[in-house]
Formats: sequence, C-alpha cells, structure tokens
Amino acid sequence: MRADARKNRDHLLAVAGTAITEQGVDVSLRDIARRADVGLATLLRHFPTREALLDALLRTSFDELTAEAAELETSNSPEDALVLWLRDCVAWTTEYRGVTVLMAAAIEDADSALHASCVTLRAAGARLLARAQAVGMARSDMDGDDVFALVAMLAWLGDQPALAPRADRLFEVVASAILART
Amino acid sequence: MRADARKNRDHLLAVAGTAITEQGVDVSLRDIARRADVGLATLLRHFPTREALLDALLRTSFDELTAEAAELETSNSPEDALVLWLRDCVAWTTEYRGVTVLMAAAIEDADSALHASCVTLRAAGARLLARAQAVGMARSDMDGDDVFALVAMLAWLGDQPALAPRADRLFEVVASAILART
DNA sequence: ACCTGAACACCGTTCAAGT
DNA sequence: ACCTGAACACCGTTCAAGT
Repeated sequence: MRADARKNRDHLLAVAGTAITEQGVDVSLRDIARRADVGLATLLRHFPTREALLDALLRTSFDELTAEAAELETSNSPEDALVLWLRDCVAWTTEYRGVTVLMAAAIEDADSALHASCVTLRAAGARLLARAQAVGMARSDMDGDDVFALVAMLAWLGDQPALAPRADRLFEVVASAILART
Repeated sequence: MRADARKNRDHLLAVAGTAITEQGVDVSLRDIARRADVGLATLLRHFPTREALLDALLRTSFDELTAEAAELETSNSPEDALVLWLRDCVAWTTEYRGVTVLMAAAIEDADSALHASCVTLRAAGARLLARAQAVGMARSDMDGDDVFALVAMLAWLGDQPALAPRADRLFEVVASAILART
C-alpha cells in the first residue's frame, strides 16, 4: 500500500472511531468522510461496506475478547469464567451503539466482513459453556448459538436508552438462568 | 372528516398493513403512498409520523392484548397467566418486524404516538407480575419495567433471522428465570 | 496506484398551489 | 377541507476523469 493511502486509511479509522463513539454504528459514512477531509468515494475504496469499516475498527477488541476467554479458561472456575466473559462481552458492545444488530446479521451471512469475527466469538463462548456444562454448572440444553443469542439480546437492551437502566439487573437474571441446572 | 378523506385514510391503513407485513415497520412511507395511489404528502397529512401510522394500525392489537391480560387474571393461576400473556406478547410482535425498537423508544418518550399504548401494555404486564409475586411464584425483585424489557428483548430476538430459531427456547429459559423464587 | 466530483436513485420534510 | 407536485437536504452506490 502506498504511503498516502496508508495515511488516509489510518486517519479514516481514527475519525470513524470517534464518530461511531459519538453517534453509534449507523453514523453517516458521508459524515465520516467529511470529517476526515477525504471524498466519500475514498472511504468506500478502503472500506467497501460499513461492515468492513467496523471489522477493521473492532478487530482488536474481538481479538482481546477471544484471548480473554482463553485466559479465563485456565484461571477461573468454569462457572465464574463463563459469567465473567459474558459480562465483558455485553459491556464491550455498549461502546459501539447499534453493533449488535450488525453482528446478529453477520453471524450467518458468510459474505459479511464481520462474519469471521462473530464466528470466532461464538466459538469462544461455546467453549466456556461446554466447560461449565462438563462440571454440571450450566444448563445442558444450551449451545454456543444460544449463548450468542443471549449476549446479543442483552447487548441490544443496553442500546435502548429506555431499557438500558435495567440491563445490568437483567443480565444477572439471565445469567442465573444459564447456570441453573436442568 | 370528509368522506373522501375517510376513504383515503382507510385505504392507506389497509395498504400500510400489507406493506409492513411484507417488509417490516421500516418500509418506506413513500412506497406505501405509491401503492395506495396517493401523494406522499397525503399520507403524512393523515399520519404525521411513522409512529402515528403504526399506532392506528396496532391499536386493535394493543387493546386485545390488554383485554387478554384482564381475562387471564381471572381464569388462570397467577403463574400460568403471566407466562401465557408474555408468550402472546412476544408472538404478536413477530407480525410486525422491527416494531420492538420503536416501542422501546416510545415507552419513555411522551411525545411518541405509541407512548400511551406502550404504557398501557406495561401496566397490564405489571399487574400480572404482581399477582404472581403475591403468591410467591415470581421473583420479588422485578417490576413492570423489567417485564417490559424482557418481552422487548425476546421480541427483538424474533426479528433477527439468524437468532429467531432460538427465540422459543430462550423464551422458556427467561420465563423460568422470572418464575424462580428469590 | 490512488483519489474525487458528479450523477444517480433513494429517503422523509415542507409548503405553495390547486380542487 | 383536503390533496399534491415539487423543492429540499439528506443517504449510499457507482464510475469516468484526474493526479
């Protein structure tokens, strides 16, 4: 990649990060381009879709969450590891208002730029769940897709201003339901 | 209201019902007007916001759900009444893809045309919850806002194609969590 | 290679002009 | 009273033309 292109790309990512933090992931791409002082076509050249932009922006976070899951597997009880990780996943999404809807769409859309990251995340959750199930500390009638869906709906809750105040409490309610033995 | 205006209004509601069933509540208002063979301005004259259109369209359903809650209060055990009603609420929203987000916004926006209906619905749920709590069959640390939020997030799940297959199972998981005694 | 303005087809809002 | 076309300010997509 040419030096000027690299510079544009990095600058666009920085501006996009700010804009998304302020206005959520649905922020106008035109607006991001304007704020970055490049043409809209330039933004779309680097990131052909909103998902591609988000994937570049969130890749670090995705990797951190995956690494954290692996770490918790060795350092905590199966029960604590699962709940702690789920809590961190939900908390993380609150920084990117609206990302949950895109992730829910990406998890089974192989063409989405976010697909791979979502699948990796689901696999990490599935491992933690299986570990808790193995010692009888989590419902045996659940799988990784269920965990992904539960995290998604709790994350969505945090995105809705009117419902967000209940998000933490309802996380506990749902978490207790996962841990209930069958 | 003049006869021609009444006719336009009724026709618009019928067309909007079809369009929303097909494409969800985010369907283009321009498209509805086109399919109804009236100008877009005419649609907006009758229904100044998307919420106003939806309120007119859903008022009957809202009333039915409220009436059903009152009926269940007298005909079923507190526990069954609560769960049956919650299930029907979630099932109802699946007919109007995307309505949950609007309802979540309307519940604390007094200016929304959907506000009154949402408040009424929440009150009905709160009564059923209180009745179950009174006989020790529901968590005592929950209130009407929690129930509203739980229904909303389960309804949202049904709106996401990738997560919808889990919606019924996870409803049971969440329902069991509500019924768990504290 | 990389960038960009401009044209395009959409959206909801608003309002002056018609019947 | 009620309706409507048209102008407006937005959006994301696409591409020919520039450096």
